[in-house]
Amino acid sequence: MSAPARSRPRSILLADCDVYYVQLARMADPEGAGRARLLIVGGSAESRGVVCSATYEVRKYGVRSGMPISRAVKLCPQAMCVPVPRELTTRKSEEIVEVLKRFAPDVESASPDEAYMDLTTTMETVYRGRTLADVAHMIRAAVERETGIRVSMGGGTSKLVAKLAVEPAKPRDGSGGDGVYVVAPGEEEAFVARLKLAEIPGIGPKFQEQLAKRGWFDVKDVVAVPREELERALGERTAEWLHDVARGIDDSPVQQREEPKSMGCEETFPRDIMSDVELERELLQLVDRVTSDLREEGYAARTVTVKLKDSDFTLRSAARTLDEAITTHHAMAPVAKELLKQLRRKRRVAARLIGVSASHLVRGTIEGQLALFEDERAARETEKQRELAAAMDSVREKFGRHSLKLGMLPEK
DNA sequence: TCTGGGGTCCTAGGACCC
DNA sequence: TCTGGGGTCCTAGGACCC
Repeated sequence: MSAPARSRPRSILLADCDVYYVQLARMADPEGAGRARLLIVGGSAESRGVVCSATYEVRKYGVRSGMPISRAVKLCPQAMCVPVPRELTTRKSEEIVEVLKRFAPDVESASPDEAYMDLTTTMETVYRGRTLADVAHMIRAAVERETGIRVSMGGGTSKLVAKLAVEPAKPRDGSGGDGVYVVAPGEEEAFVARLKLAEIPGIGPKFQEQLAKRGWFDVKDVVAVPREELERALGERTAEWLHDVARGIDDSPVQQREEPKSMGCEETFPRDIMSDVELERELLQLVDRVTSDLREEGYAARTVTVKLKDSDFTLRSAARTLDEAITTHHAMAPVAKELLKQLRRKRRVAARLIGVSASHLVRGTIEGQLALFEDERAARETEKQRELAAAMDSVREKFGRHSLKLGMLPEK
């Protein structure tokens, strides 16, 4: 089905930043976070947030990323807690990708702290005669020298193997990693066979549970299962995928992410909110942020989604797709308000989180659309509103994001 | 111990069109 | 008169990743 003509093995690297947010927090505040051996990044000790990253010293106390901060500080009360430096995150990630692009034509930024590179052709031309590990060391040194960020490099013939190779690459005390680990062509299956299923990307908690019910915990358990049995247990698609990854097979290409699919903002309140008025106020601030992000990145959106997380953690969402893509607060606000009302009509309990997201993104704004229905016309952006929004953007650019607040502006 | 915020991708059902 | 299937778009929910 898959597997086109057997082609030459690829040379893939994954550059993965070591405790990225710890490195960033230290960079942002060298005197404070920079000096704290015991450091937790994610939010203040009182916040309702979770640990985004923590130093290895803090991890010795049992602190893990994803853990509520409130719990983490109980495990390690001496630790310093700082928020994620968001702006620095984006800036540094872009800097890193720029360095990587000098070494490989194809760079795929998979997350702020990870990027894949396909060096297949480069290894046969520019780096002819050198090993992939050797080249990885060179790239790693360049990234640290030019951005100040330490990365580890996993390498292999696929993204899957490169990703799995990053773990042993990490230079942690006692692990023996020197920052680079490359799985040689032909060694993929043996390398993957040592792992637990939970270590495979894509096998999360729910899937693990499903597999454990059949007594499958390790990769080798699945390798031993006949394909037909996998299909009966998991369905065709999932079975094929699992069959392949358990043997270290992954054909997915390294692809530059061209365009984002959605842009959104969400907020967990310090305390749950019951009041519709308050919820709407929070909603409109998020709409303001999302629309200004859209304009900043040069996108317009056709679909607006509002989501609520109720106090009992039930997550609900409502969406509406418009005929015309929009970019302004003026156009998005009435749609978002209506969606919120819809959600509140269905279930009126205190809310813990509210979120707004824009999807169905198109580049720029669409001018001169076809005739619209009356109610669509009301939501339609006028040129004047776009100008106003652009004016707001430039004020914010000069004086900062919070220099203009909603309510300071006329609606029309 | 009380569970973030930014995303991507997948599924399933219904509407609608041909 | 009744039966049908495929394709696309939309919505809601959920798993997963870092």
